[in-house]
This record gives sequence, C-alpha cells and structure tokens, in this order.
Amino acid sequence: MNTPQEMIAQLTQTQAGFSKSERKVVTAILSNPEAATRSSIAQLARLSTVSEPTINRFCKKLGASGFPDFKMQLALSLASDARFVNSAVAAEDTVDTFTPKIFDASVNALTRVRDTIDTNSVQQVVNQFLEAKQVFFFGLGNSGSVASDATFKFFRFNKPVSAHHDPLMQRMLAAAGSLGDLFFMISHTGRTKDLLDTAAIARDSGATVVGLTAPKSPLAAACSHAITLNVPEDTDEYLPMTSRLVQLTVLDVIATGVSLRQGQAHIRHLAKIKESLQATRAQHET
Amino acid sequence: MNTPQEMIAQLTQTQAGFSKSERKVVTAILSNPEAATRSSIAQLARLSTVSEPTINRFCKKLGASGFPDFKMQLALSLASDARFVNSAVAAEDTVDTFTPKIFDASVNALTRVRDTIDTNSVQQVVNQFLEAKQVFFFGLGNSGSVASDATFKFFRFNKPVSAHHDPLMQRMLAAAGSLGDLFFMISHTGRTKDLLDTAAIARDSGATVVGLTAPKSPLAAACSHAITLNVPEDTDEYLPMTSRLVQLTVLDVIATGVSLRQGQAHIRHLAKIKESLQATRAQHET
DNA sequence: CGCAAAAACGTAGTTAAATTACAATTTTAG
DNA sequence: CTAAAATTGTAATTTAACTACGTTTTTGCG
Repeated sequence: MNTPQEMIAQLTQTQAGFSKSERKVVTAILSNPEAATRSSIAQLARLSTVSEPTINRFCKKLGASGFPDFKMQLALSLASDARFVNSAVAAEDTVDTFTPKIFDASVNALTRVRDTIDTNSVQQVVNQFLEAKQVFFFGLGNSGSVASDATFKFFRFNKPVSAHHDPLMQRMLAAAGSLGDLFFMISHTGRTKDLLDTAAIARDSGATVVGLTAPKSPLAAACSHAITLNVPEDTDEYLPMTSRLVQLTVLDVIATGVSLRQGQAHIRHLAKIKESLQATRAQHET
Repeated sequence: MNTPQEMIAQLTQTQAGFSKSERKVVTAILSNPEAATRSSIAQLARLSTVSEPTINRFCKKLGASGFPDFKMQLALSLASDARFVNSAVAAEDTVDTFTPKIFDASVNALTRVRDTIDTNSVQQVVNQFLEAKQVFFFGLGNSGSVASDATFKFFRFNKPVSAHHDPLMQRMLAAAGSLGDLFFMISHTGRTKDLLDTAAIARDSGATVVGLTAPKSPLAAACSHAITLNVPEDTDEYLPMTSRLVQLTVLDVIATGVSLRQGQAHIRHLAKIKESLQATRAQHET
C-alpha cells in the first residue's frame, strides 16, 4: 500500500478544506498526537467538543477507512517522524543518553537529503564524470577528508583521480586545467574564499567544475553543475557536523551511478581490486 | 513509553514459553504480519484456528494492553523494520531509484550500530582520551580519511592530535610511543596486517591503544580498549561501504563525550575557533 | 499407571467501541 | 429573506473486544 503514511503532514500542513469542527479535531489531535493514537473515538470527541460521527467522517476524509485505521496511520506517521527528532545534547547527558542522539542527528540529515536531493543534477554529474579524462577532488578542512575518501572510491573507474587539500596546489591545478578535466569542489558552506577563487580559475581554464555544496551558495553559482544539499543547520554546540556524512553518501550515489553505466566490464575490474587487498589481511574474512 | 517496539522480535525470536495454540497464533501472524495489523481479533482467531480469548491472552502476555494495542505495536515494529530493508541496487536501476537505496543503506547501518553499540566501551575510550597527553589517529585506505577527519574534530580539545596514513610512519610513531600517548586505530575489518603490527608495537612501548573496528577481530583483541561496530556486510557489489559513515559518527560520539566532560571552559575555546573561520568566508552565513 | 492440581483453552455472555441512518442545525447563494 | 446545500449532532445499530466461567488438556507425584 502507500508506503510512508503522512497523516501528520496532512494535519499540520492542510490549513484549507477543513470546517470549523474539523479544525477543532485537528487542534485536539495536535495538542497531543501520541495520546490521540491511544484514545477512543469517544474520548477524542469529548476533547475536541464535537460528536463522534464528526471524528469518524474526519478520518475518512483523510483517507483512512475509519477511526481505528486513522489511529494506526497516525501512529505510523509519528513513528517515522520520531526519527526526525533532533533532540539537543544537554550538559546532563550521559554516554547512554547522548549516543543515540548523535546517531539520530546523522540519520535525520541523511533522510532529509534523501528526500530533497535533486536527482537530475546527480545524473548530470554522473555524465560529467563519465566524460572527464581526469578528476580532481578539492576540499578544505573536513571536506578535505571527504575529498580523500572520494579518491578511494573513484580510482576504481580506471580514470586518473586525485584529492588535494592545499589551497595553493588547488589553485595551480585549476589554472593548469583544460577541457576534459573535472574539478569536483566539496564545501559545506559554499562560501570558502579559496575554493571560490579556485572554481573561477578552473572555469576560466576551460575545465568542468562540479560542486557539492549548500543551496544558493556562491560556490553553487560558480560551478558548471552543482549538487546542493539541504542539511540541517548545526545550531547545537555539541551535535556534530552531519554534512560530511551526507557528502560521503552523495559521493557513493554518484559512484554507483557511474558504476551502473560502466556495466559488466567494470565489475571484473572491481573484483581484481578486492583480490589485491586480500594479501594485506591477517586472515580471510567470513 | 518504551521507545522501540519490538513485537516482531518477540514473535520471531522467542521459541520457548509458547504453548501449542500460541504457536499457532505466531505462525498465523508471521505468515503475513502486514495483514495481521489490519485484521480483527475474530479474523485472526479463525486464521489461527484458535478462539478469540486465546488471541487476547496472547497479546497481554506479550506486554500489550489488549488486541488493538498489540496490533498497534506490531505495526510500529513493522514500520521501523521497514527502514532496515536493504534493497540491493540492480542493473536496471535509474538515478531516481537507486539514490534512495544508497541513503537507506547508510541509515540502516547507522541505526543498527546505534542499537548495538556498547556504551561502556565508548565511555572507556572517552576516559582514555581525557587522560592522554597526545593522540594519534591511524587508518589505511578509506579509514585513513576517517582518521584525518578525526583530527579536525579532536584538535579542538587543546591536545596534540594527528593522523597518519603511511604504515612506516605509523610504525615509527608507535615504536616511539610512551605512557600518555593514545593510539587510535581505525579499521573496518580489523585484519589489516600493518595496523595489527603497529598496534602490538604501540602496546609494547607502553602507550594506550584504542581500536574502532569489527567485533572479534584481531585488532579488537590487540587493543587496550576497543569499540566494535556491527555494520552490515557489504555483499552487494554496488552498495557502498557504510562503515566509514559509522566510524565518523562514533568519533562524533566520542568527541561529544569528551566535550561534555570538559565543560564550559571548552565552549569558549570552540567559539574562538568558529570565529577564526569567519575570515575565510565570502559572506556571513545566515 | 492413575489421580489430583495446574495450566491451557473455548463457550457464552457482557461491555465498550465504532459506524450508520437520519434529523436538526448552520451556512451559503440567489 | 428564503431555499438548497453542507455541516453537525442524536440515536440506533452493528461490530469488535473483553470477561467470567466451565471444560479440556497437560503436568507432577504417589
């Protein structure tokens, strides 16, 4: 059936189309959705100061088969939203309590980007990668590590790839760039001056410049193609930068796209690489 | 209330403790759990060829307040399990279809580790970090990038931290180690020979050796303390190595632990670092 | 092997919840 | 201001869930 129930979305978003008493029901439910999933139609009717049939009609209007079904969908909707709860880490937290919070923040960021990422730009970047003769991954700070990781992932495609963390080196490489070169810029903020300069230089030199960065950022504007990421702001002092995780995952997506396009021949290439690693292992893996 | 409903786990795992007709009920539910959440007590009773009260008693035995509550918990349990679905990327996949799969695989890995990680060992590692005079992050390949990322995260604690990717350099540093040095070994498999050697050398030199690696791996055994990660095997050719993401997140957890223990003084230190980055930005962020 | 106690199970009755049919009220359009 | 349409509530009906109690089955022990 319809996979992700979005009952709450319907309750919170849909302002129009509701009558007076229906709005009363919405208010009552929203005041404590958790409780709503556990209450009977009579209880909810009393709480909303409407009649029971009104509740029932309301449920059907929202696509449920009846009140019990509505409760079910609401609960499911809450459950999936519960994973989105980005509860802040507090000073009183212990390892047991803040560990799940950190993981949840990461999951939160990933699901958000999954639901908002523009697959068209991903497709374009995959195409650019396939057409490129040579690929440079540029990043600074945390994004530099992401760039390094990217080389480990993309060198498998029989194409020269490298990562660079030094702004001067990046600048020189960009200046030396030419048609067929792909510069892959990674930046969470998309506002790092050095990278912006480098992007401009690279474009001037005739190379393709791809960005993995924030929407509406200067870097996104400076690139030939950009994949923009809608990651939650890291307002909390303790919660981590989730952008790295998202960037890595998007690079995985791109790599998968390239992989699929390269087809079977490439699979054998991969097998050879895996084999080569065996010798570095103490024992064979299970 | 109890956060993650684990009704299915109770149904699939618990073999003992069930009577004959209760097993019939379990079988009936398991044959189609989805349908079970939508059926009435009478329907399920017929399907299981038992009486309605038997179903009801069964529900209460499993911790539900009654049949409706049981259905609810079962549905929630199914919903959370649905996120675990690690559907493989197929050759016919398009960007639109494989992108969510990759994200889901990452989310899958994170939630799994979140639910299985041993917080005691995290706590121990946090303690080790606080006691250390100097910290070295070692990793090879993909884990090397993780090690680099770790330095960006941990240098904030006013303590000398560095990452090294070269096995020879790692070896030399390990040999030169002494009490107060913390060697932080990152390895997905925990079977990389170079790293195993280095770990042994570091321990011999009197330093503390911490591992972030696979359970029951040689590396885990070779360390003073180990955080072991239960990440899903990467059996699919296309799906990415999720271990990096998990490793990064665990490092975030450790950093948060350290951060919380260092208290308020450290917060001001962080503010200064953030400030220093402003100058590298093209514009102020929103 | 047999008997008694305990556990498991089902039948029938009871209660509560959800739904439907219909009437009253409110809203809207002309 | 009035009539039609939409909205809401009342009351009755149906359906589902639960409880009490009696029957059957299992278990433990002499």
